[in-house]
Amino acid sequence: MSIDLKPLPRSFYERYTIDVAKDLLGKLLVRRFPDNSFVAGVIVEVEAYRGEDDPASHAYRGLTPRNRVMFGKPGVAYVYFTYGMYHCLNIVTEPEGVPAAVLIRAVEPVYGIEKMMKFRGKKDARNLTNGPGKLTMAFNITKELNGIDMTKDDILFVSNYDKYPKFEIGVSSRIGIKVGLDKPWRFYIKDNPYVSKLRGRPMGTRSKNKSAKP
DNA sequence: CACTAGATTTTCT
DNA sequence: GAAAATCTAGTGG
Repeated sequence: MSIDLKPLPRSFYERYTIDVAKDLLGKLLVRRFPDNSFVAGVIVEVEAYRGEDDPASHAYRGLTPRNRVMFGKPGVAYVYFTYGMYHCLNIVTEPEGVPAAVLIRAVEPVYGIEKMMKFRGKKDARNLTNGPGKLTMAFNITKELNGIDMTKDDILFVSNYDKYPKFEIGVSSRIGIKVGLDKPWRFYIKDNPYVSKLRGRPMGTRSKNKSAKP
């Protein structure tokens, strides 16, 4: 199986972050390794983070050594380390100088599932890439990839993927933050089983009705 | 099924 | 020194 996939161009990322986030759903995230093998998955859940107007963003309080790539060129990977043991993958958006990025929260495994299982140390396909820390493990994405250019096809990139069926986009507030909860900037493919959590969903999705005793 | 606690270390105040 | 764009195992219903 050969890769005839082409990275999305920089112009795709050089736009309003919310639009980029939504447009990334249904695209294919591809990770290539030095031995020419690769893994890939369909992006099914993302979150948008911006700058001054977004208190939940790493860039809210200005430039620091950690967040500097958010201020740089669009289409570049922003990978950070958190909670003492996990990495998260973002793609920088908006023109250079404007801090913003899209967090990839979950993908649906498509190619190289065996390899993902190896990196994750788990066998359940459903539990391989359904979270930001999990998918970086499955794709072997670490801080070393921070700052790499995702408009090139050699290490990490996103391409169009026409095989995914038509879908509806779900919206909610973002997960795992304490401020900026007023912004509905989490987007996911509705009814896709690889979306990370069932918390942080739009209201009215309660499935249980406990206290129904007379 | 739902919820809680514990892990573990970088980063910025 | 505290918090962090998280995950897992464990408990209780």
